[in-house]
Parts: sequence; C-alpha cells; structure tokens
Amino acid sequence: MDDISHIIDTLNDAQRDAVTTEDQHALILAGAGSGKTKVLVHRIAWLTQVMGFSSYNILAVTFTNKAAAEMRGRIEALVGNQSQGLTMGTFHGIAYRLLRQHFQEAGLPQSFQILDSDDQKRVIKRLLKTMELDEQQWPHRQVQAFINGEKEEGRRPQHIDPGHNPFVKRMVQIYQAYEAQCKKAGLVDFAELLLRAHELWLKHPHLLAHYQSRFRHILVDEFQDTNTLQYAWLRVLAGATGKLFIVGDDDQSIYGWRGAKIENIRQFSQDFANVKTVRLEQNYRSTGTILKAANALIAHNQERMGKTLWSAGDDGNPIKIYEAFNDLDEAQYVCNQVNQWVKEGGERSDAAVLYRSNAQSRLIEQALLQAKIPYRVYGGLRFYDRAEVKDVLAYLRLILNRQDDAAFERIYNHPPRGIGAKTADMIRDIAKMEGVSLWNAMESLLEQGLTARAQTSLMSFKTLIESLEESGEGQELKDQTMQVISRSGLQLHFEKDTSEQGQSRLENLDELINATSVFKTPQSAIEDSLGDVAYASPLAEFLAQAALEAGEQQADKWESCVQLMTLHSAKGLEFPLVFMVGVEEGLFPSQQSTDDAYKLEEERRLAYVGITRAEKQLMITFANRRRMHGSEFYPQPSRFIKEIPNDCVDFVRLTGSARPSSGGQTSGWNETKLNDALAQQTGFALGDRVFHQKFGEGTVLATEGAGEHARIQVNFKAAGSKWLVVGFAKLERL
DNA sequence: CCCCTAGAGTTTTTT
DNA sequence: ACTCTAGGGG
Repeated sequence: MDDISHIIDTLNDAQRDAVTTEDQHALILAGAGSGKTKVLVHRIAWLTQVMGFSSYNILAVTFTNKAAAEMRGRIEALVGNQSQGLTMGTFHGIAYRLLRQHFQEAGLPQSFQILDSDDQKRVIKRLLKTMELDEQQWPHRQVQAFINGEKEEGRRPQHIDPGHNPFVKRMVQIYQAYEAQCKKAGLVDFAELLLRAHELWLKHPHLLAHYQSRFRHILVDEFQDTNTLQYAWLRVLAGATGKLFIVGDDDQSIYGWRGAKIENIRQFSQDFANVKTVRLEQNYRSTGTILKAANALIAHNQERMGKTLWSAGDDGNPIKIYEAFNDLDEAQYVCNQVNQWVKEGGERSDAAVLYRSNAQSRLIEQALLQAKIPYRVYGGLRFYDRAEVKDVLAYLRLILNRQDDAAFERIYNHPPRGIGAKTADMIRDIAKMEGVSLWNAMESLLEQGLTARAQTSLMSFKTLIESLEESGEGQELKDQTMQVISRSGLQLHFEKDTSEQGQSRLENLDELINATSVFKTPQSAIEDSLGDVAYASPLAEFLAQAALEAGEQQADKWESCVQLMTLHSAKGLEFPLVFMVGVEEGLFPSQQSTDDAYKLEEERRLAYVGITRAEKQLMITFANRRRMHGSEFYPQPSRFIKEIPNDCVDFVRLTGSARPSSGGQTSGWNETKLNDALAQQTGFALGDRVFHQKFGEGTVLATEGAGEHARIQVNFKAAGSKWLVVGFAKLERL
C-alpha cells in the first residue's frame, strides 16, 4: 500500500474519523469553518488511494458550480490525475448529463434545451395571456412558484388533488398547460431536470440498477440545502447498497424559502440504518469571542441537532456594536472603520459588509464612494442573464430548434424588423388553433399571404434564421455566434445606442464571442456503456452550459476593494473584518419572518452564518432611524443583538466607547448598558417616555451630543417625530 | 417604433 | 424613495 500519510496526517481526530469511516453511511455535521471541504476531498482520496475504489465508482454532488470547481481543484491537488473519471457536479448538472445520455428513456427530444428562470417567467406570462387569465388575479410570480414548488415535491399535475379549492384547481390547469407547452417546444426548466432524472430512476429499473452498481459511493455537500426531490433522487440512487456520505450543517440552512428542507438532514439517520454521525466542531477560522457569540445566538433555536464550535486560538477583540443615529450615520461608520483598519495595516479587501436586503447596499455604496473607498458589490445580474446575451442565445436556440417558442417570442422582432403586434397575434392564434409551434404557424401564415409589408418582414426573419443555420453548419461556434450578432442586426441595434449602457452591451457581446471561442464540449461527465450518444452538438452543449452556469456570481475578490454582499451570498466565504449592518427588528429578522417561529429560526441561522464569516473582527451596526420605501422607520435593535453575551461585545457611539466599566452579567438585555451610557450624556435614554407642553406624549428615539446642548429625537403620538434641544424643551419624564 | 409615464412592487438566490 | 416594466400616445 502506498504511503497514506498525506491523506490523514493533516486531519484532526473528528475529521479523520469521518474520512476513514467504514460504516455504510455517514452524516458529517460540519460547523462553520471546521474543514468541511477538506473532509470531502480527503474522503475521496481515502476511497481511491487506500480503499482501492475506482474514481469511476464515486459520485460527488454539490449545489453550486463554484463549490464543484473548488472541490475538483483540491482533489487534483491532493491525488493528481487519479481523480479522473470521478463524477462530480451540481444536482442540476448531473441531472442534465443523465437526461442527455438517456433522452429517449426520459421522453425528451434529443435537442432539448434548458429553460432558465427568466425564460420560464416569460413562458408563463405568455401562457396566462393565451388562457385569458387576469394577471392581477393570477400573478405570474405566484404561478411560477406554484409550478416549481410542486415539481420540487415530485408532483405532476395529475398527482395534485385540488379538492374543492378553486384556486388550486386553476393553478393545476395552468401547470398542465405549461407542461404541454414545454413539451412541445422541447424545453426543460430547472425543476424539471431534477424531476425527470428522478422519474428516470423509477421508470427504468435497468438504468437505475446500472447506476446503482456504478456509484458505490455518493458524497453530498451542503446537504441541509437539499429539497424533497433531490433527497428522493439520492435515496433511490443509493438503494440498498450505495454508501452515502452526507456533509452539512443544520445551523446554516438558510434556503428554506426556496424549497430546501432542513428536515432532510434530521431525517437522514432515521431513513437509513448504519449511519455514523460525526460532528466537526473545531473551528479554524474565527476568534474565540466570535465563536462564543455565534454559539450563544444559535442556542436560541429549538430545532437543532446540536453542535458547539470551539477554537484552539485566542479570544481576540470584542465584537463592536455601533448604534447609529440613522442609516447615513451607519454607512459613515463603516467607512471610518474601514479606513481605520487600513491605517492599522489591514487590507481593504479583508473587509466585507453584509446586509439582509440588497436595497441596503445603496447608502453604503454612496458613503464609500464619497469617502473614496473602492468597493465591489456581489450579486446582481450575471453574465448569461444579461438581456443582450440572452438575445443572442435565443437566436442560437431557434437555429438549433425551430420549435423553441420561448426563443421565438424573444427575437422575432428584436431588433425591430417590422413584425408588429398584429402579425404576431395572428401567428399565436394559428399556433394555438392548430397546436403547432410559433415557427410552424409563421410558415403557414406566410403561405396564406399577408399585406405586402408584413409578408416581407416575416419572410426576411424566416430566411435569416434558415440561412444562419445553413451557414453555421460545419462552422466554429465562435464564427457562428459572430454571424448571428452581425446578421441579426443586434450589432447595429446596440451600436445606435451611444449611451454608456449601449457601450457595455457591445462589450458583453464581445465577451460572449470570447466565451464561445474558448468553449470546449465537456468531457462526458457520465461515461456510460448504456447510451450511444453522450452529448449533443457543440452548440447545444454551449447553450445548456450557459443556462446551468449563468456565469460566476462570486468571482475572485477584486483587489483592494471592500466586499459588499447579502448575508445569503456570504455563505461559504470568510473575511478578517466583517460588518453586519442594519441589524434591526423588521429588517433582520425581516418583518415577514417575525410572526412565524419557523421562519424566525431561519433568520437566526442567517445571523449565525453572518457572525461566523468573521475571522478577526466583527462589527454589528443598527440605526435608530432609517428611510425605507420612502418613509421613515424607527426600528428597535434586533433581538439577535440581545442574544449575544454581554462580555463578547463593546458598545460604541460616535462620541466614543460607551462601555460600562463593570462586566458580570452574561445574559439579559444590553440596552441597559447602552442606555446608562446615553443617559449620562443627555439625561434621557432611548425608549424613555416623555411629555412635552405642546407636542404631548412621546418616546425618545435618538440622542445626540451631551449636556445642555444635547439634542434628542422624540416620536410624539400626535405630532410625529421632532428633534429637541434638551436645555430648552422642558421635557417631563413619564 | 420609440419614448414616456403611470403603476406596481420592494427578503433572501441557484440551477 | 426608487426602480422596473407594461402599455399608451406621439
């Protein structure tokens, strides 16, 4: 046997226990920063290098392409090319591969393409129009959520019993129509990929048996994020003999709202016998103080599998909690602290500002801009989601498959070529009446004859697509794409737009050409003796990849930039300096979650994720006053702040540290400490009830300055909020 | 066909 | 308050 020391020597006891387990199944509860990816990577090395399994027998599943790429990189670094043959990818990516391989068994046309969420939305909107349903009553968002939700539970329209519920009845009707539409056009949405892959197992036992005997070991990352369908798919694939190695953290489950079932991770040990459970609790990321705060906070959740993070390192600095007068002040504080950090020798890119909702980034951005601090906002539109890029892709899709109505709808008159709404309606009518695609309907309309102008425009479109297909045959993908961009008129169309936006659109099209030129048909990730055709044409593969990997959202850190992102997109990342801003009731936890214990626990997990992103220094801020949706709010500090032990934190106000000298209590509300400090300055504390001769009763919202000249802000029942100078206002305390 | 305006919506995001 | 989009008017 080879020297295996490099595989196990760098692991701690728990990690080694996990990596070398011989039980049939394993559930690895991996706390934040506990070396989760390391365990997965070393497990694969262990199986192949020590246990003698072929990498061909291993399937590793992740949620994001980024995670898959990182894991692949680390495996190659550890075991070199021995990892070749390993099947690894996202749930959707693997499902796609399977369906390509077995398109016939899956009941799909060979040229099927993927419908991304935006395409799906458009299809649904168009469908609602065709069905003459009022968008007010049947909002496309709701329809989309219904369809995806049902699919993720594994249900087809015929599986849903609407009972006497007219709402569900109609939804099912729409679902049914949507399904028919997709089938006709050869389109598969994201949830459909998973559902078909699941049905593939159920309907074709010989295929299932084949893959069961092939994938002896199945490793799953971020298991707490699996939805019902994904877990079902895994269960069926594992069967009686497959070995599941599940890694996850129930405390970091933050995607319940999009179908993830935290219950899956709790259920796992019950669904399978012989499950070894290992807890990875040693944290290599954060200071003791940060971990203590995180542990205390998450302990407020009832439904937990239980885990306590600890660190061999020292306690580090206390967590700074800053109470801002308003949102602007909060943003300013972030700027000041970043500058301070840099002055003390830190890197700007060490700092991340995390917020609950995207809208919060604007003020922070403005303040950073003003302070001339470079920053980068994560999230937002990804490359393949950009309208101009999708336009080109739609041309390519229609070239590949004329039945693709979604593509047709997008481009038949884009750029404008004189095919008006009236002509389009005629096409749709024919398509509906005769049950054919829009393309076919267009053809029969052309045969019937139209007004000269419409006839010419429509014919030119038809000829364009056909001639693009013709010239594309045998052509490199890159050249075909360039042809599409120029001959479709998109190039000219965007060139006419001299604004900055038009410019950037052209740049994106160049970037797209670049992407097609470097694109390589992927090595069949699931090589197989059963199927004849591993993949479709390079064009089809490129389009599928564009949908499955819409472009890196989480690119590398920009050099020397403060990182701005939502708490959700911070999962999996770490930063020396972390700001959590807007930690206020109503914002975080969000208003929509406060009256639901289940949702509230998810918000708390989100707070836990945020806290555990910090390596050295964590700063939490909240404001007494905030503008939102056009009006003023006077939020209370978040309950999550109260759940952090007092001895972990340092309260800060603009006037300096307001930390009382005495320590002692570790529970109870920090407000006491805070208000004591404030009261010393103004004579009034936040939340004090006061009476004013003219304005009547009110509550103190904010204070500023100290002594006679101090000002306080009071929210009066009748008169609204006012700033008053303490020395003049003659306020009575109630 | 393009531009403008009125109206709606505004937690979180991947695939 | 602000942004996005649909639909109408020029």
